[in-house]
Amino acid sequence: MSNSLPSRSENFAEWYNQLVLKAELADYAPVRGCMVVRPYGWALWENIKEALDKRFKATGHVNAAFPLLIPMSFFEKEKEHVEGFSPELAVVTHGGGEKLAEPLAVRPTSETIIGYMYAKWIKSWRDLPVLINQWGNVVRWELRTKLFLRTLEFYWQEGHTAHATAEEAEEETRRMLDVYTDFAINEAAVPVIPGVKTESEKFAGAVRSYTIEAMMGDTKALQAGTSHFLGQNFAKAFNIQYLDKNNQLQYAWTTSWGLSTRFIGAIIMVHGDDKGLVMPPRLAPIQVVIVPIYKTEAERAEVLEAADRIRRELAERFRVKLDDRDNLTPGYKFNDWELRGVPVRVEIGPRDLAKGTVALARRDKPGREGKTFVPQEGLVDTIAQLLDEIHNSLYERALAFRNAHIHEPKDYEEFKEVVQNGWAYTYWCGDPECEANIKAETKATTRCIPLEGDSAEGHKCIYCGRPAKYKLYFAKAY
RNA sequence: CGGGGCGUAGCGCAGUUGGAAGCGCACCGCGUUUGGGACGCGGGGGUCGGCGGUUCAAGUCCGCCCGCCCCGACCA
Repeated sequence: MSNSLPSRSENFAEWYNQLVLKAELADYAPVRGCMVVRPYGWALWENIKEALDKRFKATGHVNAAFPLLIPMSFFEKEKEHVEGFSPELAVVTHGGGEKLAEPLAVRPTSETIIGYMYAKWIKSWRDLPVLINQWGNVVRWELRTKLFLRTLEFYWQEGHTAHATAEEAEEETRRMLDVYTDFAINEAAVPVIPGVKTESEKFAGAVRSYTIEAMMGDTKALQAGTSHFLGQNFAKAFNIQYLDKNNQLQYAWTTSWGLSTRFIGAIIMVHGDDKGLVMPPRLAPIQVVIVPIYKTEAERAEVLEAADRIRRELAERFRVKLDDRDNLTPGYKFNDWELRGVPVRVEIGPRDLAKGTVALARRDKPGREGKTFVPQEGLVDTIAQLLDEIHNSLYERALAFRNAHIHEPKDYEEFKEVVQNGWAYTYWCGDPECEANIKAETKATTRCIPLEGDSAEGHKCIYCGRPAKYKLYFAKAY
């Protein structure tokens, strides 16, 4: 075996790094902490974008583009926001060879510049709500980086909305959390737990942060998407005011929500195996790959003709690739496409031509185990069904894995043990000090208080023993 | 910013007491191969991370600098 990966169980971190590079999703850029998203990785991101954008439009949002550069002074306007973000700002101090009068921050997130613009645009209750999303890139000067999961520059979408009432804004925040949950489950086959962040884990400047939390293949948690209720914090900082129906001047209520290329990391770490990537069928850049098999020149011509006919038929419903590279053996190609995670592989050779069949191999069951011979007749429907089946089986497999690694420890001793290789679903008094102590002692942080969780009534904090306010998840996280 | 590791061909590495820069993979050409990672023959490719020093001679010894990776504190 050339091209072999480290095994997932032996060295998860190295497995991840090499997989990203070998599957050609991304590569290291010349600047520390920056990456190049390669065409295969970008194709995955484009499919993620499409699936999300469709949902944003369906819930009444429109897209716009705000500038990359933001005056430094904007960050001073919201107290918590500046504390949260100033340590990781990249700042432009010179332009056109001259020192700038006011330095410009490269956006780490756009609440400030969008707040400024909203103040200009919003005058009346009739202007509300404003429901804008933008697709773009942001820069955060992170100390420790990892491909897709944490890079200095990353791509994302950030939605920013303004509303007349707190209720409406809160409703929007929850609606977008639902959109992310639906996307994760039904497009990426990634099970997620929607919930609320604790005070210490919430977004800098938010009143309340919601999150979808996913468990990776090493049992660590990943915040896969967030939705924030910003209250009137940014409205007051940027003077987003409108006249209500009674001619009273009111501050607006705002929200923001985002999902980034980090989600690609989630897809890799949730579904991938020792043979490589496993792309969720609905987002896969290539859903079906066709590998032709032949010996002689005559066979080659016949097989390629049939393979191309099948490619054209499949292309009407799926993203298809015919691998007609002539210098590689079929065995090499099988491994190559398994590394790249293509959900379904069609093999066609002389024996199939004679029998009117093809070999179908499914990526979620690698090797010969997932291979069957099916008639060419009705292949489009067969594959449509198989892709759905793969989606479901990936989801179920990930869900079963997650459930098997969530524990309800009976005491703190057991808690310390379970968070070494899993999540703890347990009770907490709500005191940030307990949360901080747990983090210091175990490296496990609070992930979220689940929306559909158990009551904490009558239970005690796992750490201090005082009456519990919440039942929530603790885990080591990326 | 602390701790650890590493910079030699695109990638992975070897290079002994200082004495002619190598190996595997990848790449290019030709031929034979092709249902689970083919083989033969022939090729191309190097500021040995950088600067300075010691020496007849430095990939190798000395000094300074730079960069990358992993682990921690911070974070989507």
